[in-house]
Amino acid sequence: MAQNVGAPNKEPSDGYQLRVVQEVLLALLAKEASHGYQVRARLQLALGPLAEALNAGQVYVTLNRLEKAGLVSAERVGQPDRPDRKVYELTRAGRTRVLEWLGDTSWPKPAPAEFHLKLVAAAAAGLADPERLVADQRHALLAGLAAAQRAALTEPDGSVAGLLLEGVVLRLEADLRWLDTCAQYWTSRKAR
Amino acid sequence: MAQNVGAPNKEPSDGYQLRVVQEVLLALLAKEASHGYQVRARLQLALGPLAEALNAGQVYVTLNRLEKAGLVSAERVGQPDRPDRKVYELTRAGRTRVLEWLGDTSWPKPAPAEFHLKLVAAAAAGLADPERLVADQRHALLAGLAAAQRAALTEPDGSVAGLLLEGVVLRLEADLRWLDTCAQYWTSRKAR
DNA sequence: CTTACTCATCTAACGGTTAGATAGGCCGTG
DNA sequence: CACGGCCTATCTAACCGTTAGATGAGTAAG
Repeated sequence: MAQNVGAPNKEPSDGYQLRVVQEVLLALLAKEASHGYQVRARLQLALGPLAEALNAGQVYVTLNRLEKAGLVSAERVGQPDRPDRKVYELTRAGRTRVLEWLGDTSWPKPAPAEFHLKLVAAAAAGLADPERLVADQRHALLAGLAAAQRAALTEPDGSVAGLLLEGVVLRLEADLRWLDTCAQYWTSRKAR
Repeated sequence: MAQNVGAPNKEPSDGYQLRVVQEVLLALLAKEASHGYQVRARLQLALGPLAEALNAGQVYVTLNRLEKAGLVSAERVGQPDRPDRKVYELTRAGRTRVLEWLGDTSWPKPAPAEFHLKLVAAAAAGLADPERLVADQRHALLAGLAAAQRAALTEPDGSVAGLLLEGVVLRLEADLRWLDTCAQYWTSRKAR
């Protein structure tokens, strides 16, 4: 019956979504030529406990696509007693792209639009009580916030990963404040 | 020389990214069977000024994939003096999926990881001054915040779109606060 | 008559993301 | 010794999200 559109996505796990992986990999290669496994390790270092966001395969897929696009060049290097490596190096076009990226100040501007649409759709179809949905979401977010704060404490003081976690915490707090606004809105709307 | 990996992405414009479009469309169809154009209009209503995020084609692509997956069924309806419509209706599997979605409280947990990695990579490769990058980004974010606040004022009081814009504003404020933390971090790191 | 807009749908192609396959070497346990 | 489990290292198929742009027929304005 094949009703599994999002089946491969069965575990949303902790989508600390990344996007723009291409540019990130290019920038890492700008420091020094590396093979995929190494790049991946460097990325994990920078991401700290949020490294789960990065699927190993993604690094290789992206590197291949970059090679096809002529932004990097690859060379296979054999080693004794170890799997071969494929060492990637920036091309001139790649270097240009990195500099463009560094100068680009566009920002994702992500809104919690998904949840918002959930409320609107649920209310319109009478499928669920918006106030209940907000309350449930609030509960989940509080748990996430606590987890992030715990993780931040575990990080050594002044680590890069700690900085990133601070960003996660600030966002979650903002989202919680927004949920309060949502609650007010839908409560008053029910009253009408 | 085909260096255009991200060429189609030339204008990042205003990526108010959505994701989980599938579930949103399903939920809208839960209220009543509709054709693509109508669903799109309903979505734009709910998103207000953020509707630019939605490319028309995306609705049709998604509906087609949902049909292939057996979550909706389609029926072509001709009309005089107008293009045909394709009316979509939820299947039982589709209805199940919507209810699952409503009960799911997972949250994107998006961190501004992209910018963070930009700083890390730029500093490591000595390609740019992190403090400068932060300053530039701050400037861009302040402009975005002002635009969002302006848009919020334009919205009629108590509109759904205004609620969503409030979320955007809160997030941008949180991101700005995080940028301050970043500035401190990279300044103190330079001192060392 | 031309210009431009609304209705309505579709396509090709890209980038992000994932689960899982592959294949060798290392190490400790029973 | 054999076995399981971990590390190195890469790749694939298949999704989903997203975009620019094509198509084609009405309708309204100038």
